Amino acid sequence: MPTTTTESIYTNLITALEDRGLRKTAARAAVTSRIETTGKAFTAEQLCIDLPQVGRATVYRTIRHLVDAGALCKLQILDGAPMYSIARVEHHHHKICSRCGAVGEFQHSTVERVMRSLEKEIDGDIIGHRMEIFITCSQCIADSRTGESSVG
Amino acid sequence: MPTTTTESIYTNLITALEDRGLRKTAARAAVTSRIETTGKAFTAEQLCIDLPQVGRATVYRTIRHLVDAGALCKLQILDGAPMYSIARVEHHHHKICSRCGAVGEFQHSTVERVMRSLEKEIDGDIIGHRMEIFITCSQCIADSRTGESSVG
DNA sequence: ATGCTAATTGATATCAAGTATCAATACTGA
DNA sequence: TCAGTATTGATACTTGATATCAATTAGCAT
Repeated sequence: MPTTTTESIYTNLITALEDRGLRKTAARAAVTSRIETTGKAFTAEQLCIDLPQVGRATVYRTIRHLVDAGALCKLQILDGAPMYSIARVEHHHHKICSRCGAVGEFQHSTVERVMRSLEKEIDGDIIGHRMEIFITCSQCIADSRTGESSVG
Repeated sequence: MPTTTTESIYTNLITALEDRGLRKTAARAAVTSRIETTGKAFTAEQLCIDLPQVGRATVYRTIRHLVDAGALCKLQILDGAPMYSIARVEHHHHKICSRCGAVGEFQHSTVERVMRSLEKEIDGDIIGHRMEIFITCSQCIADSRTGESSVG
């Protein structure tokens, strides 16, 4: 489960796995460590490339465990493979730079309030919601002014 | 482009294609007609099965044209193939029954207002957003009470 | 109506993402 | 140590979707 602690991302991810009764192994350590050092959102395929010493199946399995544990968010950014970002806080939404792909989190109480008011209008029971905002991040705005690119 | 007219869905879809300079062909008529009669959200694969006389490539291509034209919405409902729903109004969000998969649209002015207020907090320029709410629709609630299922 | 030409089609091959299989290996607890 | 279970990873497979390209067709000009 996502927590906001002073622990390292690595420790949180490993703990998330152990809490599910999974062993701490070299492969899982490599995957979680890489997720920490990458820092930003990533695709499963990217992790496989970054960790040639870990089998594809294991990379995918570990990601799945982490998503199931709530330690990673799976993000479908239309077209292409889903991206995964570290879940830092319990409930949040994502802001995605459509230029460089950077993914950030945000929380906004009004969104939650909107959900409650929608409850009256919607025909059925609301069981969850998801929201993404697409942005051009300040870095990309700056880069476009100087003609650079920081994608990657 | 999505419009709220008294025209049939079929006519709107065909018009959307023609507006892009695409020809009206038997294959495209079959695809759009099927989308109309299906009525609800569908997957590309489902359309292929429903229309064995139309080639897979053509089904996928026609869907892509319709999405590009804004006549269909592509919905990533985590895991599995994307679903497509008919875009009836300009800007809207989706409500998805996680029991039966029915997809509906809704508009809510507060969501748009939230976006404007977020604009100040977010580091960068907001260029769009997406919101989905997951529900159990009233039909499924009713069915679960009588032990039935209306999936399909 | 006829023919021209570019758009379209669809069988097929291919690609890409992800999962299933399963023998080999690594832990863990007694 | 040993038995038993969890884990790994090479490989094959599945699924969703796109690329190729020869054959066909729509729409236009005449």
